Amino acid sequence: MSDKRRRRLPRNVREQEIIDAALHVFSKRGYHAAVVDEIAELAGISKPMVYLYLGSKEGLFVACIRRESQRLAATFKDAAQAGGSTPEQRLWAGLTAFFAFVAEHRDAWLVLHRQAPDQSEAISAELAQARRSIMAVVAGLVGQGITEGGRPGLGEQDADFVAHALVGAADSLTEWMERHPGQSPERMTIGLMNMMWVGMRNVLTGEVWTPPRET
Amino acid sequence: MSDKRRRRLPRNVREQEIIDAALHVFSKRGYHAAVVDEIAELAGISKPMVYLYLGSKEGLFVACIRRESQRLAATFKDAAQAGGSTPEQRLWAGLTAFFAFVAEHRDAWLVLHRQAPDQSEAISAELAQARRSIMAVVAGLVGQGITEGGRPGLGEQDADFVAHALVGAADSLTEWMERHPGQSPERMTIGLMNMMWVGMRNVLTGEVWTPPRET
Amino acid sequence: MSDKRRRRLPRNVREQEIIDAALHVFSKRGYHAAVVDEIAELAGISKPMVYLYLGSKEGLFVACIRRESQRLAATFKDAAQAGGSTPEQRLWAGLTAFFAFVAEHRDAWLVLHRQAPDQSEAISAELAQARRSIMAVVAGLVGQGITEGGRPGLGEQDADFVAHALVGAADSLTEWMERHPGQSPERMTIGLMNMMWVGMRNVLTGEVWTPPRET
Amino acid sequence: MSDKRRRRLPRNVREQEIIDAALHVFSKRGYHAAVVDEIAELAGISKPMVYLYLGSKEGLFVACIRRESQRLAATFKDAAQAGGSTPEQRLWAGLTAFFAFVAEHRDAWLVLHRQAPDQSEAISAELAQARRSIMAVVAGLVGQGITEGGRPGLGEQDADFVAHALVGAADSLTEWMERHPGQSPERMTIGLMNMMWVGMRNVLTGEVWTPPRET
DNA sequence: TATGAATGAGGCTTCATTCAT
DNA sequence: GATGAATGAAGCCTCATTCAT
Repeated sequence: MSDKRRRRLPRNVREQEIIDAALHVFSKRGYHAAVVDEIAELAGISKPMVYLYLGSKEGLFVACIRRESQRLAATFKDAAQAGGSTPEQRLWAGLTAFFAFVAEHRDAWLVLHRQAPDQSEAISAELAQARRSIMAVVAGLVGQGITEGGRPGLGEQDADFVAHALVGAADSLTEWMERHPGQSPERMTIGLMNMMWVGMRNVLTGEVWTPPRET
Repeated sequence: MSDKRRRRLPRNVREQEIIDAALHVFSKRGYHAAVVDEIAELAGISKPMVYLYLGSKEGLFVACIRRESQRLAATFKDAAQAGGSTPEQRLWAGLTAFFAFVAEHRDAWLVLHRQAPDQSEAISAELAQARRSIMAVVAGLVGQGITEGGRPGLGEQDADFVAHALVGAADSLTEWMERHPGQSPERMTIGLMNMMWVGMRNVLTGEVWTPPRET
Repeated sequence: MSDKRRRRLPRNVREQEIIDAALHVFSKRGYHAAVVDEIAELAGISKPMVYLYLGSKEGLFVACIRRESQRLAATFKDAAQAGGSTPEQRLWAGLTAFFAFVAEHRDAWLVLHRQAPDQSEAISAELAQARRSIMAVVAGLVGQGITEGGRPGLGEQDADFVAHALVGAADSLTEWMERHPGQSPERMTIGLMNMMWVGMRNVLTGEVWTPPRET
Repeated sequence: MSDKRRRRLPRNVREQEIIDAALHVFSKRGYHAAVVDEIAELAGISKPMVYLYLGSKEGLFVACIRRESQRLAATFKDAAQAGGSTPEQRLWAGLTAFFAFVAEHRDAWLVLHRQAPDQSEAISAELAQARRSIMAVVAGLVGQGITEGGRPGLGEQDADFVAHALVGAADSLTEWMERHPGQSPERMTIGLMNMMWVGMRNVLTGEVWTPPRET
């Protein structure tokens, strides 16, 4: 319908276009409610082509997850590495990139993070893997900071705990961001860091919060 | 599960049982993948009863959301109120209750928080309403703390920001909790408070984090 | 819901009330689309009572047909008999009664005349019987007129032919009547008689119409 | 029925075949009692094709009505136009064609004329429209005759009245025809014209029938 | 390479009918 | 005499997937 005249595209390009379409539809409807017809139409080709290229609806979904989780992890990692030399700088840069990514690629984030748990075995596995890999990148960065801080007692488990809190907060804040347009990723990051970095730092120095006594 | 020869229950009771079953199935499969047959079977009755009492699959879902979101909000609120007189005590008690609830009623939490966005109009509306009401309860508590702290400049928007971060972190941490059994809600809360309360407090006193300069 | 306080009615009365309700619903929705629940509710009793009294949905329908077809035939017959001594007078009176009946008891007429043909064996039979009996009454009257007119050659077949034309025209005119309110049964009859009585009379006297030659 | 190994027909053809089948089943069972499975089977294809091409059961029915009402109106109109130059000739030709059509396409006639009134909004509208358009064609012809006859006082309303009577009589006579096989459309028309044309003519010349005085 | 035509399987919903009280 | 609770059976519709060209 659109003016996509059907040029003969090389397989690779065509495949990416299909995944683009699939990502859009999956994010809009969720895995089950998504309909392959719509994906094919959006990609500007016929359904059999979709099956020829990606094999099945499940295949489509897995391809989306795989591509986007890699993209997100890479974005985060690259930004962190380029961000500076101290853990603080790196975390700042990484989180900013994270917010920017989520804001810009809402589709990808929804597909990665808001799918009903069940679905097929293959999908569950792929999703778990994707989430784990993202969490690992974040936890890695956090871990550096903690370790470097000098409290070697803190281990992987703590880093993972912190990473979960960070990612969860960031995720939830994207919803807040949606209702407060005009917030830049930088400002979001500042807000988040305000809340969490200090806590993280204090954890390092042993300044630990304890439950208040009831009067 | 046990005495499946139940018969002729009064409408009210049956209805709650059906919602119990629906909650379980919806949380396990997600809205679309859930199948009404399974819900009926789990509730120990035939499908027509489900439709007689709840009207439709959508009606089932809405009933679940409504009941559980009220339950969660009430749990949080009650615990907070009974938790003490200072904001810190209340937040502590509320969050602990939150973790306990989510740990115990995994089903409810999944249904409230992990559904694909689209679905029907009615469902979207109900979900949005539910989430807003939970967030409001948390934000209310946070707001008290912040206001009381003396920086009256901080307004609703900040409280909402913090609430999002808190709830998001808590949500994400429940996943962590699942992979680290044996963690009590209290320990989870301590961990989370370690990370966030200090930050919140610092925010109050004006000790604001700023992005590090790149070297 | 209405203020029908559930007095204990004698079986007969109750039965008639149920048939009233059934007639209403069947005429509004047609046999298949009609729902027993609605009939029960309209009758102000519970569904099992309906089954106790009339046995089945089919039984309900048959009862309606039987009662109303007898009522219509009787109305027509009585009016004709009381209408005068000549066939013309009688036909006039009968048709007027017919139009009055159809106008007043739209429900009955729809149920008798506008049902899809198939349905169950019992219903088909009952409907056929009902229609035949009505047609017979009309044909009887017509036959008298014709016979009396002196052309003994005209037999049952012709009377039946005329009766069909009459009843069909009358039926169709009830639709016209609906779109032109304010028409009395008398005026309808005059209009119809204008068109058909003359023709009938001419038939008697042998003045027969023949197809025009194409020029 | 015969060569059931048909495959891969172009959409247009298949669509007509499906409508053929639908017409048959709808006429046999009525709208509600008709079952889409049966239609599909009769059309020699699977149910999804039916839905792909016609959209819904309602869509099927509407398609039937639309096609057949146009066909009937066209048949009548064409025959009338080709029938001669005088209104009488035209009416004769039109009615003969009408009887022939109804005799030959019993299905179509039943679907057009014998459906329970309620049904869905779309169906009611379509049916009303169809019936009105047929009646309009007949009324047009009748109107010509009347007007030409010289009594200009007779207007649309009278033509419509006459048209209703004519169509109703004709409809009813098709039932008679069914029970008296071997009657040609011409003979049916002669019989009907015998009864009604004279009346119509008399109406023109002002010879009006009046109710007999009761003695 | 590309697609119009086709379907098996399965899910939501409704209804006539019957128990058990 | 009366009814609230319950269900087997069936119908509409959709969708992932595959042929045949």
